[in-house]
Amino acid sequence: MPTSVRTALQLEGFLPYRLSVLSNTISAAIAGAYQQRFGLSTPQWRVLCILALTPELSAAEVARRTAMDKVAVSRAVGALLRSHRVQRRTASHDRRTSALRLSSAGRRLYAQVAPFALTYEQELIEPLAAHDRLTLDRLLRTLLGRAIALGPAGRPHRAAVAPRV
Amino acid sequence: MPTSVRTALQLEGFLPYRLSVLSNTISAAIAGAYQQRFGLSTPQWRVLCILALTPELSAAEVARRTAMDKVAVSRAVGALLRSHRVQRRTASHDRRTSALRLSSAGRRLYAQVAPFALTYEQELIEPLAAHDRLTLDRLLRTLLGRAIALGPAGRPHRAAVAPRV
DNA sequence: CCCGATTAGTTACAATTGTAACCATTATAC
DNA sequence: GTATAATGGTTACAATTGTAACTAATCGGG
Repeated sequence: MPTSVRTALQLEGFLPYRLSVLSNTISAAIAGAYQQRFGLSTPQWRVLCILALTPELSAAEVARRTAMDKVAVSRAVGALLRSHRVQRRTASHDRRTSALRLSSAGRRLYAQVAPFALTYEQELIEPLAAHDRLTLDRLLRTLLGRAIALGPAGRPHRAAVAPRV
Repeated sequence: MPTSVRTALQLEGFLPYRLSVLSNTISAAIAGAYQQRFGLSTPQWRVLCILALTPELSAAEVARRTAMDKVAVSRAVGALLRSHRVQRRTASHDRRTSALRLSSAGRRLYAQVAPFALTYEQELIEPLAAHDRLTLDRLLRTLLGRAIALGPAGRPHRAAVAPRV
């Protein structure tokens, strides 16, 4: 039964629930590609992705771009430093902040995992026709914009939990 | 840029990431409606929803229908029993299992929270045209089916984490 | 300048959650 | 029938995660 014509809260058809199940299923699948194999947690993987594309970011910048909170970023960066996948130096213009970049080991790791993630994404949307993919893109953008606009349903906004991929 | 034409893993456009952010944003909004106000955790809320629609389920049945694992269900049911929102009796035909049902307090609570959740869902999809809602429904079904079919990306399947709404 | 307010980042502690081991009961195989 | 496996459910322990408090550095207004 489509989302728009129900009147009772049937969990199976409830849009937030369906999104949650879908997202968790997909995230678990991708996480399988790096968790045990490379000992990489999801927050670490997300930091890696951001730094692969744009190096020299501060932790705060990483937090903003990944929608993770700063404590999660701090922990992930700490682990990545310990495993020598990320390098850090203090920024000259603001000694509170640091500039983060992948080490060569970090880049190698990213180069191993990223293709898998992209391939998975392609296989995931493989059954969708081209115009469906465009529609999906638009629907997700609309829904996210709407969810942000609606806000926390009448109470002070809470930082979003760290997404799993 | 649509999901289908990228070649590098740009987190902001990566479908699994976008689904995760969207799902977490929505879940956080709805959770705000019951967390502090009624001291209800998300697993508890989900058990409540299932039992409101179909009473006399066993915990294992609840687990199956909510896509939560049995430990999470056990804990949620335990809390709901302590707060007298759920009643439990041992099933006569199989003394391992129990039959769960909402107490009147549980039903009252559900009657308070459910309308909010449904209203939120309606407001969320309000900007979507009728045919977009149908398409969304279809796309989510297709993607979930595909994600399940693709499975855990080449390794033994792990129980999905408990969704947040 | 210089003092309060803000921001970057870390640490400590509490709460949640996952994993594994476990008991009781029922189904299955011989 | 009895041994063995499988299932429902709980508990204990470890690992993750959220929250709050904290230090250090910069910003802003007098």
